[in-house]
Amino acid sequence: MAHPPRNGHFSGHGIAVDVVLFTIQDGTLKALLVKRQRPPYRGAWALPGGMVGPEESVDAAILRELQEETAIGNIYLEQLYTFGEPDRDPRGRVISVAYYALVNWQQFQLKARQRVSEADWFPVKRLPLLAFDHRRIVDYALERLRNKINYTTIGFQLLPRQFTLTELQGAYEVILGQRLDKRNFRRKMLQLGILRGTREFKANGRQRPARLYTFTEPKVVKLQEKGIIVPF
Amino acid sequence: MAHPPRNGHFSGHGIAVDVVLFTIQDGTLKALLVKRQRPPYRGAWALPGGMVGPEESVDAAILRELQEETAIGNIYLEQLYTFGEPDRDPRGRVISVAYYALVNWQQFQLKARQRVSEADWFPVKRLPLLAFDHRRIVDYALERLRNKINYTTIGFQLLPRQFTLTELQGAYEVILGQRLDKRNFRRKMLQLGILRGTREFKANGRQRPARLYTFTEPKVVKLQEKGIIVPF
DNA sequence: TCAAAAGTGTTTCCCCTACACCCATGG
DNA sequence: CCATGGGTGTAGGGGAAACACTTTTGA
Repeated sequence: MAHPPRNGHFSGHGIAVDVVLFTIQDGTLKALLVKRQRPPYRGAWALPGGMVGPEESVDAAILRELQEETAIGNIYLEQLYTFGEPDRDPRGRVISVAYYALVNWQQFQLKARQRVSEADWFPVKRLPLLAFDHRRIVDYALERLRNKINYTTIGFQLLPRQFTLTELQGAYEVILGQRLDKRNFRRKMLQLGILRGTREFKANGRQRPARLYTFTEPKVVKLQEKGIIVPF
Repeated sequence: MAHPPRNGHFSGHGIAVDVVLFTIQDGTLKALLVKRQRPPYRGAWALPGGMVGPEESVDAAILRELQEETAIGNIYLEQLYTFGEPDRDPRGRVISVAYYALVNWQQFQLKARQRVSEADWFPVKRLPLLAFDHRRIVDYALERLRNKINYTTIGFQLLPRQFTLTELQGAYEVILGQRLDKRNFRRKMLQLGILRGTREFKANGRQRPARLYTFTEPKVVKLQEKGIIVPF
């Protein structure tokens, strides 16, 4: 009911931010992990993240960490869930505000050279053992991603500015873990009115070149979905 | 990247939990507010909530607060979002993990007598000025509720164990802020296979009595929705 | 008998699904 | 010329939406 610390000196909690950073590489959905340099879980893989500073907003903290880690800005980033079990960190009370983010691999490659820390991408289907409760966070992020790709355009965040419809379909298939019908997929996507066909083509070896499209919306948009109860 | 406090003594943050408790009363969607007894915002209306104890999980804290406030257990409760602006509390750094919850008014009335603190229900359309960033929290909760009622059965949490189809439809209409077609609503609800008609009727004055139904599922379930991209 | 809410079916239309063949290119 | 992915259309079915009258009760 009341907000203030209940007594004069209140110990306080540590606040961590952690992020599940997804990308698609070689037709596989991957997440970025970093190797912990110090205890606890020294040497184990963990999600990128860090502590929130005393004067820093939680959102600012995750942006800062992401900046440090990836050197790319303008990433799609969304708060996921807050994990607040008292024993989730063996050192003491640390609450974690988890986020997830999506980057496209090409863009990442260009800028990420500078950083050589012990970090690597792992297929989400074959993750190593993770520190803390990070495995749970990844699972939750994956669930959210799979749901949200159905009624928003977050999927486009995994692709470069120009992409072919086959690449787009591939992104959806990788995330959803199932194959989609090519004709139906294309019709639906084009019907949404959020793609613009360019006059450029991508030659992929010795097949017919594929038309490149761009995403017309400035950011992630919510698609008109039919609810069970109410049509929107 | 690393979790621990960066230096030896780390001030730490206060963690608050706040809850938007919804109910339907007199055909109106209402939220519970409490009057603050001490500064800051003394005398202003605010969401029920409190600080998370040093050894307590965040979920446990909100359950405890809810218990103290309402004296009813077994409430539908869901984490909403974490608000982490450094200036959201004038006393210093307090991060709030917000939840929302749904109760049915009848059940609440029975048990809540005992508590006489300064608390009251307000129609969500006519809220007073709220302390902190609580208005934003309420708006966010409302948005989530409106979305989620479309593809889950949370709506049933606002009704007593037995209810008429008209009452159920009324709950949906109040939350969504629009009228629904009676025949289509009934057909859809019965088709879902989550309602059982009883042999009891509710006489509502001088009209034909309405059949009472019960919800057959033990808890809130996710309905089979059709995605834009993938049918489930 | 009348007011007021309960209860009930059908038609239309649109969207989703399933499905197979020709096209353009580089090797 | 051939292998490889790019690209295209349709028919059928199912679910959603729109829509109005009869039934039951108490006053």
